[in-house]
This record gives sequence, structure tokens and C-alpha cells, in this order.
Amino acid sequence: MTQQQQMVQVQQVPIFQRIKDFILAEIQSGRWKEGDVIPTEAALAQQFAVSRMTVNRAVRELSSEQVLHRIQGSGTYVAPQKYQATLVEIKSIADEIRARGHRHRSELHKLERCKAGEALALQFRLAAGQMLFHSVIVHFENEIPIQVEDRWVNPALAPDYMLQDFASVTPNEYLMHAAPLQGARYGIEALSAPREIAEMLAIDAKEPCLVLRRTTESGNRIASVATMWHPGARYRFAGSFG
Amino acid sequence: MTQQQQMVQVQQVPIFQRIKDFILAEIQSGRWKEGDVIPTEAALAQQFAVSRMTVNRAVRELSSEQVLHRIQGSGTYVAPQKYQATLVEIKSIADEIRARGHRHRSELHKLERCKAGEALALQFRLAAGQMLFHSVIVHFENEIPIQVEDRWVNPALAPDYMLQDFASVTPNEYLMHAAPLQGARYGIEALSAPREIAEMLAIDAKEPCLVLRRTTESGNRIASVATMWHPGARYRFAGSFG
DNA sequence: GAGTGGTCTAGACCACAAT
DNA sequence: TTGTGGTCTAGACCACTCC
Repeated sequence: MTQQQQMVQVQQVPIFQRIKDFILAEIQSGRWKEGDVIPTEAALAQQFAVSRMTVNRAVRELSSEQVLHRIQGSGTYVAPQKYQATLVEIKSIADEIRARGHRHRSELHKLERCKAGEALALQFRLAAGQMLFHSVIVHFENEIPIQVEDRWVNPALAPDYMLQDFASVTPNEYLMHAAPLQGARYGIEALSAPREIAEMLAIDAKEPCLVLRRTTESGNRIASVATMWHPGARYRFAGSFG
Repeated sequence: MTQQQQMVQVQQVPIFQRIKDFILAEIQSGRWKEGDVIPTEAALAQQFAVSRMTVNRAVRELSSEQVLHRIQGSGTYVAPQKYQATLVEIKSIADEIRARGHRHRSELHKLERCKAGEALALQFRLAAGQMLFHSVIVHFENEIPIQVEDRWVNPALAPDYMLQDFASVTPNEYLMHAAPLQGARYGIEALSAPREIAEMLAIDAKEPCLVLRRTTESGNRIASVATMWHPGARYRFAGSFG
């Protein structure tokens, strides 16, 4: 086993990683196809002359990466084709603007306490008539309006929301401290700008807007419901992978 | 150690998972803050009266989940605030429709070979004038048009593209077999529908559309450039996490 | 040099699946 | 019953950081 240690030292790449690479190569080459059983841990351990635990780590990690699928008592299989899914990552608007090296500024257009109507109460899973906080903020990138953030907040989870200085702290940043994010639901839509939104974004009414709606949860309660409007002509969600 | 095994049996939850839960609880409660050093593997092993390998697995998995950050020779730290990022997963349109229990049908509107113009050639990293395949397909959900898929394909990677029966196989499905996906770049925009698109989607021209542009790579070459148009009034990208 | 994480071993017992 | 994966141990040597 001291020999193994020396191999690691000389070869740099850990054994479990070399086993992962081997398995990936078999799959990439088509020798192991979708749904195929791959060799057992014991067989791979013998093949590579390593302990079963080392093989176990390689195979376990590939399972958690969705490359393999394991069934206790049965075997290890090549997982079905990777989902042809595109993951779009949407970051905090302020961070994103700063990451581009541009200047972020925000303008508070509205900050109020308000009774929840039926639709809102339903979204918050609260009784109608409950008090909610409501803010409307416009975010600027180099003085060009880029987002209208219309947000409703659950006072139970963020009691100091109305006291924040939203010129220096975005609602996102405050809420992350007040009510640690534990889950979210969201949707992206394309909608015509209503008049008030169009005015705040300095675009024509009816212009297409890219709209992100997001509901965030903290401790099984709804912390916040936000609708973010972006001018279609000036904004896109983008990213890459691979 | 037989005692440990019995504990596992009785308690159901593996020890490494209980250690993960413990660490997560310390962080969630605020007792361990962002940037703090957490106890060493040896200390946790003693605290839980388990072997270091078991602690190692717990901590290693939390590292790969971005909850902790490890520095060899230094220690294990609570990772910086989880990125306040929203991940939107965009699946294949046909799968998505079928997953909703609805009927998917597609109509081929165009299928041609075409010389690449300058802009397209640039996107494909090919010389202008190179031959490309071009298809325009409309996807229907329960007979309502839901997506116009305008796609350019690199013949070098998918030579049989023109021979496919796109009523039964979507371009996505074919391309996944012909040129295994290795990377992608994409963007989501909100645009007014041009006249041709509006006609295919059976909406008014200038109606807002949710547009996904995606470039896919396979083996360092560009396999395909697609633009997918969706009626803003009838379609959204949605998802959740947590 | 002392302490940390990174990796590996050669066993073990268990739950589960296939037979 | 046999074989598979799931978990765990009690050590070990190594690379790296920090003092």
C-alpha cells in the first residue's frame, strides 16, 4: 500500500479520479451505453488493484453527478442521457451590474404597508387583510433604468423592512440577512409594459418586457413575492455551461 | 464498531448524514458564521465518536455542495453567502409538453441547405460561404402553437440532419445522438414578434415573445445555433428550488 | 515542527435485489 | 442464497499551511 501512496505522489492524479476518468471515457466512447450495467465495485477494485472504498468513492461521486445510477442489491447503470436542459442563472441585479464594471444606483418609488388582497394573501398563504410591506424600486445601470422591482414582503419575517435605506442596501441583500433563503419558485415571462412600468423604465408603453417573478421561502413561510420588469430591448438573461 | 453498525440500523439515518445535518444546523442557527473555522475532522470524529473517514465524507460532501470551503493545511470554513442566484431549467419542449400530460405535435416549415452569411459563419466559427443546414419547426401543445424553433446546424457534426423525420424526432433529440452536447451558451430575451413568427404562432405582430437563443458545442465545434420563439401570453420558463 | 486536510487500505456488517 | 451496493472502522502516509 505504500506503493500506492507513491504512485499517487508520482502520478499526481488521485486514484479515485483516474477511475472516474476511466468510467467517463468508456461512456463517452460508446462502449458503455445508456442503461448498461457497469462492472461491480469488486470487479473495478480488482481491475485497478485498489480497495473497494476507493472504487466506491469514484462511483458514488459519478452517481451524485447523474452520470451513473445505482440500485442497491442490483447494480450500477449508465444514467439516461443527460437532460437536454439549459440552466439559466439569474444573479442579484446589483451584483450583476457591478460585475460588468458598471455603476449601480437605485431609486425608491414606493414604500408602504398595505393590506393583502385575496390574490396576494393566497400567494403568501396568509389570511386576506393581513398587513404586508410593499416596495417599488427602479435599478439603474450607468443611469439607464434596467429593472423595476415590485416587491411584497412578509412583515413576520422581515419586521425592519420599512426602515432600510434602499439606496445602499437592495431588498435582496436585506432579506438574505433577515430571512435566510431556503427555497424559491420563479417564472420568466415576456409581457407588454403597463403604463406605469413603461414610465419608470423610460420606454414606450406596450414595449416587450422580460419579467421575472420570484417567490422566496424561509422556514416554510413565504418571505417575499417579487416581480422584476426589464426592458426587452436592453436586457437579457444569459449564461453558459460546459 | 459493531455498536456503530447497530446504531445505524436502529436510527436509519447514516452517521455521515447526521454530521452533515449537525453542521448545517450550526450554520443555519448562526452559531457558525460565514468565514468561521469549523472544528477539525479529528475534533468532530471525537465529538461524534466515529472514525475520521466518516467525518471526512460529511465535510467533503458539504464542500462539494458549496456550504463549506476547505483549505488543505489550514482548516475548514463556512463558505460565503450562498449565491442569491435563481437557476432556471429549460427542458426540451417536447418532453415538457408530454410531462404536462399534453399532446406534442410539430410542423416542419422549412428544411434547407444554405450558405452561411457572415454573421452566422462567425457564430459557427466557420468561413463565410460554408454550407449549413437550416430548419424552421413549429411546436404545438394540444394543437396550440407554443414554439417556433429556428435552427442552424453544422453539417460536419450532423450529416444526416436533412434526412430526419422531424414529425417524430425533434432536432434536439437527433442532435443529442449525433453530436453529444458538451457545452452551450444561451440568452433569454423579450422581443416583439416579427410578422413571420407572429403568423406561425397565431398571434398579432408586435406581440411580446419570450425568446431563447442557444448555441451548442460538441467536441470544440459549434454544433447548432437555435432561436426559439414563444408567445409571451401563453408561455413561461418556470421552476423552483429548495 | 505541529496541525490540517487529502487520500487510501483491508477488512467488516448491513439492506436490498435477484434467483 | 448469492451478489450487489451502503456504510463504517482504525489505522496509514502524504501535501500543505502556519507558526
